[in-house]
Amino acid sequence: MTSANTPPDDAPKFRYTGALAQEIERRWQDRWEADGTFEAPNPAGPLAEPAKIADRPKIFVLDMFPYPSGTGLHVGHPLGFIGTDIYSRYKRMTGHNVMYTMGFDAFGLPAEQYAVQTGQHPAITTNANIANYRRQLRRLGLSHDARRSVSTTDPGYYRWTQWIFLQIFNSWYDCEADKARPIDELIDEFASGRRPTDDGRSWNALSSAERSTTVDAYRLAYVSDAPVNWCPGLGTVVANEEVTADGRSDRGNFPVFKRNMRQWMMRITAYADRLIADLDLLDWSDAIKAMQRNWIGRSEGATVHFQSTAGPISVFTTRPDTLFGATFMVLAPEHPIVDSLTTPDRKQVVSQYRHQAASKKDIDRQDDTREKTGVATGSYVINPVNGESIPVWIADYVLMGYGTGAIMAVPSGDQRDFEFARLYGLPIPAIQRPPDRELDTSTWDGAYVGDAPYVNSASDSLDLNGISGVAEAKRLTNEWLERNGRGEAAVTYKLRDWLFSRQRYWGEPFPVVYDLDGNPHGLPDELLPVVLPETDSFSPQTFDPDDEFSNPESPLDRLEWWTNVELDLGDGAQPYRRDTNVMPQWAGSCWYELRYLDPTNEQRFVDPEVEKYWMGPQEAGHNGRPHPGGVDLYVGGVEHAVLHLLYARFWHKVLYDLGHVSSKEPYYRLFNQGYILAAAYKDSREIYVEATEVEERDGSYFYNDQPVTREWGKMGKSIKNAVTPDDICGSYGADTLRLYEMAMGPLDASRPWETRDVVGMYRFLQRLWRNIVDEETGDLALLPTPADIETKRLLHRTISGVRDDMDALRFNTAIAKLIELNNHLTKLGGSPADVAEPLVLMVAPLAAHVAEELWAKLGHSTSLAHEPFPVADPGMLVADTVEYPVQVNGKVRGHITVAADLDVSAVEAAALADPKVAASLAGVTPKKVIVIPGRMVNIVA
RNA sequence: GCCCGAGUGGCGGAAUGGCAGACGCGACGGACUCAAAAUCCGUUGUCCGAAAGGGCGUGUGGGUUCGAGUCCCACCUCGGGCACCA
Repeated sequence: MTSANTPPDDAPKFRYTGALAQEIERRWQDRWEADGTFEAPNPAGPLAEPAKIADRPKIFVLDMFPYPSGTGLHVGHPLGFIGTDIYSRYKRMTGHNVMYTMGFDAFGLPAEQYAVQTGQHPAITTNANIANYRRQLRRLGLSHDARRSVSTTDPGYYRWTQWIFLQIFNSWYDCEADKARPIDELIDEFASGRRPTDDGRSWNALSSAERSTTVDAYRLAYVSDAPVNWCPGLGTVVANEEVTADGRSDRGNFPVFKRNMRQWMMRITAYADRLIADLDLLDWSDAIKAMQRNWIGRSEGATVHFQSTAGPISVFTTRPDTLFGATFMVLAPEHPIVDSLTTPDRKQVVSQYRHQAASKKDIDRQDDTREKTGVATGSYVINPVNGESIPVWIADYVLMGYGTGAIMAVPSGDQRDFEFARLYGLPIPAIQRPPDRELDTSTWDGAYVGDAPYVNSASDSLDLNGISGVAEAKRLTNEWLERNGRGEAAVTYKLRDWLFSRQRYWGEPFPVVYDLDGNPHGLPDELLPVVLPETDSFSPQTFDPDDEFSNPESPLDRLEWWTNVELDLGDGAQPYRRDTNVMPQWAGSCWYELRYLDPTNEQRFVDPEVEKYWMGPQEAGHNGRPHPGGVDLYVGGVEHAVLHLLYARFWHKVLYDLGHVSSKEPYYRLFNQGYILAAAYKDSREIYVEATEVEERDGSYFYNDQPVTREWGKMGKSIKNAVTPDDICGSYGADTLRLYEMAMGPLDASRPWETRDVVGMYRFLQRLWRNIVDEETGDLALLPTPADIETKRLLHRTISGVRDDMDALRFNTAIAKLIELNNHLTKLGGSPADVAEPLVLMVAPLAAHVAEELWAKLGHSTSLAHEPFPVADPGMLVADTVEYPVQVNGKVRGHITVAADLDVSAVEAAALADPKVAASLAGVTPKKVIVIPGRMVNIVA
């Protein structure tokens, strides 16, 4: 196949072709590496160069690091990387000390699955994949400080992942101080009697097993026997965040079942309020903030206690003010009190309903008819506010996993309760008088939610009637509940604690052993890292995806030589059994930005001085708002909105509470780049065909002359539409690829890849080259005369605009401005010397290799990576004369060119005097003339 | 249903409330070539017109304004997220 840009045999020898571009690129990549051009100095430690730091503001630019997959990069992957590279290069040229590197998030399922298929150890394939990624990223010319690169799978890295786990394990959440504290301080509180034990006995009276049980209940990382998401198809448990809306695994799309199992949990719920509140500190999009708030799902309301024959039943409600309208109670079918509540005559129907609810699988749950179902238990509870006896039902629209698994049903004020009441003929008393509605609810077609005066809402001791504000009514009801011991204000969250263990092989082992009684013990620092044991059997036990009652079996369980150890943890050598779970893939990505700062430190996960320099609070952020510290710019895909970004914030906050880091948040400014989409084609059998071999004819698409259908999707091997950066670099060079990806559109928008469009940026670079270099000789060839005033003005306008665009990450419009300037030079027949230098410097962040080459041709012997970025001369941004468009009634009818400093009345006179304007006025006397100085004139006739 | 975001030429996209369509692709015409490719030059929103020029144009309908792609209200469509969450 002939490449689209194949030059003729007799082409000029030094034309900027794909071949020449690649030669230039290789040469400069080697030189940057040899010179350590992009190495960023630290204030302390092995990478310290204090002299280089003085007077240079720091900036930390971070990409979400990739999982190094076996198929390598396609052109969609580096979109964000190119953006951060351009920004980093620009910031270096504006005098910043830039932290910019790349690591690899290399634990996880695909490497393990590949290992199972091929018998190769995942470490081998992972290292090969990382090497391939490094090669591909280097070829793009990314200006990483290679010394700082890390892989989460390196024992020197995960030693500290394990250390942080132990910090969390050895902490508890002090609700009064609202922060995590070391577990030893909790033990002190128990020992000194300041904090009572659960059953009130003194600390000394407890056995050591009782003590550890007491303390373990407070730990931020704890073993729990609670409902978890068991995924037989993966052979492991997964976190709530990894379960999709239809009850399947995020990875593999296997069914997931709720089962009680003993697993590691992290008490992220303790941080729920701070994870919400501190979003206000962050420069993130409202969309991502909304997703996090939504996921945490904070609801304010009240817990209300109802009396039943089987004891008190608590419900959570966000509308305590509607308590007078509660005419029945609904329990989740799984609610433990159901058995003792059910009356003998209802036993059969209740048990039948519960069985039916339990067997409901995701397919039934997806059923969109969603008709309410439920059965009565036969029992009644007392509504505390008015003493009325109301029936208790069970229904699957009430979920055991939220609130208390029980609700008070207020049919007039809640649509679900309304539907349920209508279906089963339960009373629907109005408790508010909505505008435009009858008080008789039989005329309603749905519940009423809003501010309206309360009616039928009074007892001897609480009267809401006549109040029209929900907030006020809530407040009064909450007060009444608390005064009478019938309830209290309460907050619930959708967020659950984080299920943290996985029954897989390719992950971080837990630095934990169990004693003979089964109590967990964190290992001391000197026993870290707990290295993932070698084996040739890393296959986890997986099961029939629908086999709900299978049991997890970790690969590490099989390694008896590894699991059984004898250790002295303080009271003599004892036998212990190692924890055989591994951590989830999210663990390594919860703190990697910190390790970049000090990658080789063996004493600490990061040196405090180094951490403070790069991550500490700043005087002002990029937009002038306060900067609470953290990464200055974090670029990545939106798919991590509630997984990585929530977990990493949580870990960072624990580290902050314990004094290990100086910023409250890890990522100050977040920018979500879009995706590159690509056309994929399916034949008549619905099988994907190779996209590169599809031909377009008159808007239809053909593969081997057979018609195929087109769709747009994320690029990928599975839908046969991947284009690799290696292909594009091979045809045009990396600089063209970088420009094309940035010129396609704004960085945060998704856009379709069109290989045929790439040539536009290639032509731009070719023209740029030709304006400065003689294509025949390769020598510098500038115009002999300095730039005229028009060219100078354009240059300075371009400088000013490009700076603004670079600061705002608008690389697409920066490129457009540079092309405009270059097109102007083309018309001049080449570049004057005083334009070539600033132009090359402006191109440098975007197309770094060709800019370096041109810079060298312009006579410079050093890299331009740290050259000052051009600064616009303000005097060149204003012209002597200005052209005004003249509108008549809002339509442009003519143009006038006048002196820039002409006063308003003179501009008005000039406009009215313009022949075209006069013609379109046709003798009508203007009612009003608006002159916007320097902008335009509008004549109202 | 709720919460975000977006609708602009044939395509990707540009426009501090101030000349809509920058820049790129494609298309068309031309140069070079035996020819093609590559490269270069020119034209390119749409309709009427030979041209000059004019009409119409940023999803739809209203509004604010001297002036609206941009602000406000209502609606339509598409994309993303959440969803019997009490």
